[in-house]
Amino acid sequence: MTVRVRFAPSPTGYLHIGGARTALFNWMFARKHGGKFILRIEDTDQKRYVEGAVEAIKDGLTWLGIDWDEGPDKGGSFGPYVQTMRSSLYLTWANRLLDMGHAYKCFCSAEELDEMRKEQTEKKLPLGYDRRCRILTEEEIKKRENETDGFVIRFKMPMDGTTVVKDMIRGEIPYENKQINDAVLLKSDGLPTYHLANVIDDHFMEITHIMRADEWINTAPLHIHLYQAFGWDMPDYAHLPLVMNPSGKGKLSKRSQGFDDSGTEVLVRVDEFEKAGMLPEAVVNFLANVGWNFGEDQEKFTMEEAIPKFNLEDINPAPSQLPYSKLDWLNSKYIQEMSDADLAKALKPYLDAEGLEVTDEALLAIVPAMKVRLKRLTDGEEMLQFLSKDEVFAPEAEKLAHKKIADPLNAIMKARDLIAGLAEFSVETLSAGLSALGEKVTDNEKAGPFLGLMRYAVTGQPVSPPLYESAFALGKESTLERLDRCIELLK
RNA sequence: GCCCCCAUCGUCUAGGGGACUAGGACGUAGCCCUUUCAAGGCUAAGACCGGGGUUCGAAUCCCCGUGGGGGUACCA
Repeated sequence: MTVRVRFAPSPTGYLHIGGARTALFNWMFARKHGGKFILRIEDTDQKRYVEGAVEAIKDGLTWLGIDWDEGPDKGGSFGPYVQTMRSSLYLTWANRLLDMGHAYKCFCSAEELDEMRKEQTEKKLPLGYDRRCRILTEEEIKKRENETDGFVIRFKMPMDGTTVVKDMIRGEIPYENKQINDAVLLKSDGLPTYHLANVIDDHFMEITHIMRADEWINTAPLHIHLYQAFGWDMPDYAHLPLVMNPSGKGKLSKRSQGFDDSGTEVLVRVDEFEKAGMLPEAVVNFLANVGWNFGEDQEKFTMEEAIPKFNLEDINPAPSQLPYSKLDWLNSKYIQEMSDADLAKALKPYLDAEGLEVTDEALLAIVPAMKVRLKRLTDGEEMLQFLSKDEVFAPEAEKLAHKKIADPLNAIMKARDLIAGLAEFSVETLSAGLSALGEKVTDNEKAGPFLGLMRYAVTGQPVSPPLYESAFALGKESTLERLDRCIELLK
């Protein structure tokens, strides 16, 4: 039997990072076992449907490098892969359940149900549908059908006995059947609820393993009874731990976006990670390390390395907060591994987004020097401002002074002459010439302070890449021009 | 309220009865290096939620608390 797993998000707007991890674990599992990873869109709630959400989900997965074998655009022999396109199937099987006596029509209105819940809360009774329509007689059903606008179909959950959920991560969990509600399977709009749709789809799509978030575990007994009522084989279950807010309070939601109380940036949607300058390799690596881990005390790894080691049984059942600071660290590691050309290319859109104009040549020239300084691709902009518009260049006289350099004006003038006289303008010649000069103009004959001063004189920034590379990236003319402006300033 | 899940440094985790003076990573602090800022190197502080059992022996097994999380929708 070949492994078939699915990721089944709702198109409510975007790909949530927690959903992305669920997708990742499913995908890793499929790849490890040479199985299929299926993307299915669960859009049975029209009220929450958001235009463009399916694209957003696909874009997010694609960006992360998670590819699917069957899905809405891709096709496959088990389609369609969008639930609203399968609605007649759910209707058929819901009616079959009705015929078999496993389900019943419920005519309760929303108001009636609200009333019931209110009463339950007041009397401190267990919350849930009291099955009042389950005991309707044939005549009453006929009568209601004529009187009422619509009805839903509910499942007849056994009222006694226990159901054991076998979970690959948590082991066996017994549930008392009477605790499980008679869930709605088919809504009055004719569309199925999650419970009906996922069971039918997973069966007909021949899903072998269901890996889904832990929030579903309490409905697993219902799903088990649904499979039994249909007479279908059960897939295996694995309920994945939830991803929580950085505060540890509640599951991570879009409301957590922005900065939390401690000032850490909270990224929730996958596209936010991209916007924040994260590399997909780093994000995927990061995600794989939450709830699961590579082992061997190794934090950084590729998916290629991780897939063979991936085991459902190794997943930590405890919910976890995302260690965002670790992502920054990982991201910087991945940036440092990139080739200069690749990094320059990756940086470009982020510089463009900030309106920073830098030539490709200058960018490529400075990339080696700044690479090690970048945590995120967005960090480049600030560091490279000196390369862009000259109007940004505004050094301050006080900062051009250094206590170990007796005569900064003279030092800069000498440096200017030296650079002007350079036959070849390169990192090497700048390095040789300026370090030698530095030793002469400094009190203690160490070039350090002078080079720091020069770096500021050339870039006008308190923080920038090192001097030689910065000057080289700037070009000879601009460098000289800027030194002239510093000289004027000091005179 | 009722049901379910979970519990190791601040965070992510290793650990599945003796190998634990509880390991790693991020973060934090200090030092070194240094051309600012980084990176790198070294060092430090830092955890088995509590109580009962079981056992010669429990971070590891069981029970009870406590804490956190989830569910209890014609949402998924």
